[in-house]
Amino acid sequence: MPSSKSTAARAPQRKRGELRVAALQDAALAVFAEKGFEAATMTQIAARAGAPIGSLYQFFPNKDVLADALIDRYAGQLGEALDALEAALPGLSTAALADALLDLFPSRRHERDAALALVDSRPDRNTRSAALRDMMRDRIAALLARRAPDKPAQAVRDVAIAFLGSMKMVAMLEAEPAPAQAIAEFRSMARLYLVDRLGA
Amino acid sequence: MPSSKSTAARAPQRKRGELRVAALQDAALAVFAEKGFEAATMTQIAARAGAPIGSLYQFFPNKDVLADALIDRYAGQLGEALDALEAALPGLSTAALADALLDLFPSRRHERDAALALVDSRPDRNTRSAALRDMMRDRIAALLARRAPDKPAQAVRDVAIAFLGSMKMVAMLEAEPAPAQAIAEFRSMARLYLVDRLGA
DNA sequence: GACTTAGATGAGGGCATCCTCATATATCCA
DNA sequence: TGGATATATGAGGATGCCCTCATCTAAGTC
Repeated sequence: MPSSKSTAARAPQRKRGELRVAALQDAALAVFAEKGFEAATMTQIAARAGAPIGSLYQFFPNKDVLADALIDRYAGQLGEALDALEAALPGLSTAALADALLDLFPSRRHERDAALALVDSRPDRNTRSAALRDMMRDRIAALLARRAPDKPAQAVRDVAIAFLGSMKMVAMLEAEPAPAQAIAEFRSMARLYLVDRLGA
Repeated sequence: MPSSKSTAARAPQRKRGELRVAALQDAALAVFAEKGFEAATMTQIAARAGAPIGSLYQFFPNKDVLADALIDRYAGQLGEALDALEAALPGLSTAALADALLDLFPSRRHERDAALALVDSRPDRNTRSAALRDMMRDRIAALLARRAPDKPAQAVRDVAIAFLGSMKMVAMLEAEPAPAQAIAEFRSMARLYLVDRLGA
């Protein structure tokens, strides 16, 4: 049975509907990024999209579903980026792999900011966030495993979690924003670590 | 002139008042940590402290002031811990210094959880958070500078920011909570980095 | 061109939240 | 002890938010 009372997002059926949901999602992305999940209001989001509230509720029956839809969209984009990385993996040095991973979040600024606002700071209703995190963890572990075939799977997973943490920290520092040199230092730290664990 | 309309927390004048604010702050700490800033309600906090709402507002004229008071209290505790570290510094190896810093947030679990909930995810009203972060950055930079007297101040500051980021990440991983081995990996990463930058 | 369905629209119901305030009680000091 | 002030107390005002719904318009389909 589906979770509690959330129902799902209604998919648009006509071209006008597709434009609407795109505008609504973009607006939601911006407002969530600026104000955070709780402080963002449905009225603000609709206004930002130039749509009446009723239209917002036509496609997203409540605020949680709207947030979930954004996280899902972001997860899809990250998945595609990881596909590309996986294809390019054989030609990459460990340091280059580290850099590519560290660029994953910053490369999509608006989605990243909204994700930072949505993924944490949502009591209970964070199933989607957990799923996103686990997906990232598993896929990164898979990448790393191919570069360290002799390392136990458990150990690879722990390295993946640690590195994922550093990826998230880079995203947070960039969103803050911190001085470019300081961010470079942090990236260097993550790179140093990955080379230490996997070899060059 | 003081910021906008916030006024300040009223200091208790009698012994009973001191007990009240202590109870109220402890309750606020717990509720903020559990629910986050926005979702936590003044009614919940008062109830948790066994106090009527009126008493809560007697000492904290609004929710923001209450949050600020908690951040200030936490900043004070961290300052004292840094005093102790500063005194012990001459006898510490770089790795030991790194470990001590990485323990700074986790050593006070409840305050840490509330700080994580309050420091981010508060649009606009985050002056206190910024002050806390800057204080930490400057004090860590001061510690590091004493171990690397020849390094330019600017470079030391960037290392401090990067290391502070890793300290925060450790706190987040512990609050999540992540597997102990993964946290150990992350700590090892930060240690590795600091030794690389400052020497043993 | 008529019919069916997707989408548009926005006033307002219901509700939870922050905070006020008038009154009552406890605490301390001279 | 008596007076002054700090603290206690909780009903309810004001506000803003999420979401509904009844009605209307546009878009496809035969």
